[in-house]
Amino acid sequence: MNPDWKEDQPIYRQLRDKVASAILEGSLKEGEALPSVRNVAMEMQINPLTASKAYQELVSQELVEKRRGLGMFVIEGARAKLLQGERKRFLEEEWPEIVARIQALEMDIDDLVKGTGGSKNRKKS
Amino acid sequence: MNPDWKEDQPIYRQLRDKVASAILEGSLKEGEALPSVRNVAMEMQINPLTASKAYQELVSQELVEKRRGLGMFVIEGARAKLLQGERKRFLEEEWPEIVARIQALEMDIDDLVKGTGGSKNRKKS
Amino acid sequence: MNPDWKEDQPIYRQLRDKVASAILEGSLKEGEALPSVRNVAMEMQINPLTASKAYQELVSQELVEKRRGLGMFVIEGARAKLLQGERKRFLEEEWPEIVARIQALEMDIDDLVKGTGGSKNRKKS
Amino acid sequence: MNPDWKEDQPIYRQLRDKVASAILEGSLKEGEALPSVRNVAMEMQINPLTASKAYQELVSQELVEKRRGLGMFVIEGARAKLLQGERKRFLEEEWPEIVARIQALEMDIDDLVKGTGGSKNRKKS
DNA sequence: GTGGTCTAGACCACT
DNA sequence: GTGGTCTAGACCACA
Repeated sequence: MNPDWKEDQPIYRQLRDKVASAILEGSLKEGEALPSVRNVAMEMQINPLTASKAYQELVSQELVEKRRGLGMFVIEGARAKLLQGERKRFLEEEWPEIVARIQALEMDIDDLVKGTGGSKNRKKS
Repeated sequence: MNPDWKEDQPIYRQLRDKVASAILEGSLKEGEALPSVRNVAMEMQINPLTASKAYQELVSQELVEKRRGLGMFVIEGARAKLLQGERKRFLEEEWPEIVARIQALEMDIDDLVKGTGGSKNRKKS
Repeated sequence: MNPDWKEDQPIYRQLRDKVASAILEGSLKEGEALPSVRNVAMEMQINPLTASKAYQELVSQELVEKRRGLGMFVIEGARAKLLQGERKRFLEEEWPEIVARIQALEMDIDDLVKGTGGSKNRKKS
Repeated sequence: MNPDWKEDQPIYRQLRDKVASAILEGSLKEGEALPSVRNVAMEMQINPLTASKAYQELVSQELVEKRRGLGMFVIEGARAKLLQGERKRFLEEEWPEIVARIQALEMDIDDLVKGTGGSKNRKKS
């Protein structure tokens, strides 16, 4: 549990995204407690303050709530919220850029998708 | 011309990419002069030093050359070079991440591609 | 009975103030027993220790007394005591701040009072 | 410039409110630069990080914007935004509590207002 | 010059 | 036990 942090992103943001991914995947379920700031800091070999900053962001995104003296908990409905918000962002901001980029590089989307593993996200069929 | 700069990238890099895109698209042709540092800085509402830094990066990428007393010019062969390098990077680094992201969001690549528009951007057809 | 606790005040203090208000309003009469720590903790969805701390504060304010084996009771004269102390604090500390705030927001006190409702809450009239 | 900080509020929040008040009063005008993090930290005798935290909150409230490498600036329209938001909060949250408190203390609002200095916020007339 | 990030360590209030 | 706040000091990227 010492995820070599990337250089181009602050650690607290990477940790935040890690937690968000865990919620999305379901490995962190709604209502469940996040690992304590101190614990996660120990595991990840970072300063508690840095870990705390990651958690704060999750609170302000309303994915996580603080229960005083008890810890941080995944909010009910967090997963749906994440899914919805990220999809929106992807469709409106990221996807158009991706398409533009593919066109600029004069590549063919269909070829890319075929090469990826076929339709409906299955790896093999 | 005040392209709201993104927060997660330094301005000079965004400007550099903007110029590279222009070369790729063909709106900046090989042999052609780049707008002067001063002009671009004015238009983009940025510090001339920032614009200069972007141009320097293009020089060190060997996409642009400085002709003393005349300005900066797109190198012959810049477009092909860009196309080759960027395609590689896209296929090896960006595309896999995009696919992973789409799967995490439980979306269907085929649907995305279909929704993107009937004009299939194939190089040849 | 899950009164969304405010973030800027510890729960035990909010509970203490809640009880004090009840005494002031008369819904908790002098000589009457407070609900047991355990009960109030259940109702309010808080830790019994937190409820206990609130009650302890009321004891040290001499608004409530503990009768061993029986529970906590509102002291005779508690209401008058509260009324006197709180009025003083309100006039000296709170009211000036309120007036300053209204002025800072460029609002008119008279309008506020008028809008508050026709039922003028005078003691005598 | 060593404002004895209150005990019951974190310093960074008090500093944030101080700046917000300055915007409201007009002593910090829209478009103007805030004093740098380092400067304000020196003046206020606090840690730069604490000052930074205060500024961050102002950014997330969209009262202040960061211009990279230049500093923090009051957003155009910040004052109106503050005025509107704070008025709303006051009317919906604070005022009802104040009225309830006055009634609980069996005092008369009109008397309070009269004692304060008359109508329309004038101190003397 | 600007703000941002991170660390190590202390202290506190709340539950 | 939990998270929050603050400090002192270092280093970095950006303009």
